[in-house]
Amino acid sequence: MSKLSKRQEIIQQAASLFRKRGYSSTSVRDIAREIGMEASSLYNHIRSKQEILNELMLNVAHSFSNGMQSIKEAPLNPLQKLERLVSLHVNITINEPDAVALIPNEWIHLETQGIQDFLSLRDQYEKDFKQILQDCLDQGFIKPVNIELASFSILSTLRWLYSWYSKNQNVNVIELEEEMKKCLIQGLAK
Amino acid sequence: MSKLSKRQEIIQQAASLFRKRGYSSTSVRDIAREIGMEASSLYNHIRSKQEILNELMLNVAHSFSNGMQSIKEAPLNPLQKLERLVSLHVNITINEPDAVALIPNEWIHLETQGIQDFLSLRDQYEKDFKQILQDCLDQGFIKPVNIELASFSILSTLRWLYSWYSKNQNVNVIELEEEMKKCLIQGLAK
DNA sequence: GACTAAAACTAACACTTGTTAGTTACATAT
DNA sequence: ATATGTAACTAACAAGTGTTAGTTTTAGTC
Repeated sequence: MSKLSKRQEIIQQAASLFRKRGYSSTSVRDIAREIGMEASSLYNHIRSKQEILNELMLNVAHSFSNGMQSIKEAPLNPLQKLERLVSLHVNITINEPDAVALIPNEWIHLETQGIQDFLSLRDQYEKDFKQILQDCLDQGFIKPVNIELASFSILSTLRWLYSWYSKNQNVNVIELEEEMKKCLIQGLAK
Repeated sequence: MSKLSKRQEIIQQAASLFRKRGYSSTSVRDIAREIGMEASSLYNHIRSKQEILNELMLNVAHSFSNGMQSIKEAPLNPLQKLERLVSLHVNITINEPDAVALIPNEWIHLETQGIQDFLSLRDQYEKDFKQILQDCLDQGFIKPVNIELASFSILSTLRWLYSWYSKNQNVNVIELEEEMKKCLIQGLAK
């Protein structure tokens, strides 16, 4: 029986509310009410509302970065790496759907340091992603295609996966991964 | 020299701010400052902040619905209709990028009537989209593929097109359309 | 120049926001 | 039982929110 620390409970509840209503429309009183305490009591566990968002966004961003790092270093051909990237997205999305749901938009509410770190991780991730796709092209694994647009397209789908998953939670994870790979990569493959 | 009505100027500026900071983090005073008047003066032109969001979101939603209606009725085969849908998204995105950028997330801030209308338009649109993809499959225009996932994937890319466009505004529209079609449809085509 | 309607202004409202200060309850170790 | 540190509480703050009322300015018509 895993007992979350109060801090973690707060952060998780906040994630759920941020997802539903957005960071800005969620007050610390909303978060406190959900947990069953007064707003001011939250401050025994967190430093600020902003800190919650920061922790959420940077944790999930690091999950993606670390996953990318592993995949880059793995002894696989680029097409296999691409498939691994799909798995990475599916897994992180299923494990922390609320935090993942914040990625596309809520980063705008991060403040100076946090926003810098987040965007720098995101940019590096996209760069790595494109490189792997480019390697696929160079080594003849996929048809000639505009790399910019293709990577944009695949990443768009993967980023929105959380919304699809929230409507189809019954789906088998392995199956989902396979279908995603078929859908996103097979169309490109030679 | 097209002179926008004050009301339209307000709504356009609001769209730009809503996009940058989100509906909730944009105050009516922010909007007023951008236009160069006092917050209270806005109310000579609009009924409420909510009305602005409502008009923005439902206008753009109707643009998509109307476009879909035309395409459905056009004397084309389903694959051609799919291509037309890509054009539709590219064109609306380029014409009103700010309003389009609000679609994925800001609808959560619509209120009772508006949110109902918006979601009903969106659901119908997705249903029509899937049907056209299904027709492609039934008539043998595309490879066998999970329709749910394929339409989700294509729509994800088209929904996020605005963010890609904001970074690549120099691109030729016709070229963009062609590349999108190649990227999204050609992978599926038999 | 006087009249009128539209659209700007100032001032204020009731309410919500994130956060802090100060205090009390509670659990654990001695 | 006593002491101690953690975590809850109440109360309040300064700032910001959308919106309204009432007034003045502006622009066009007779």
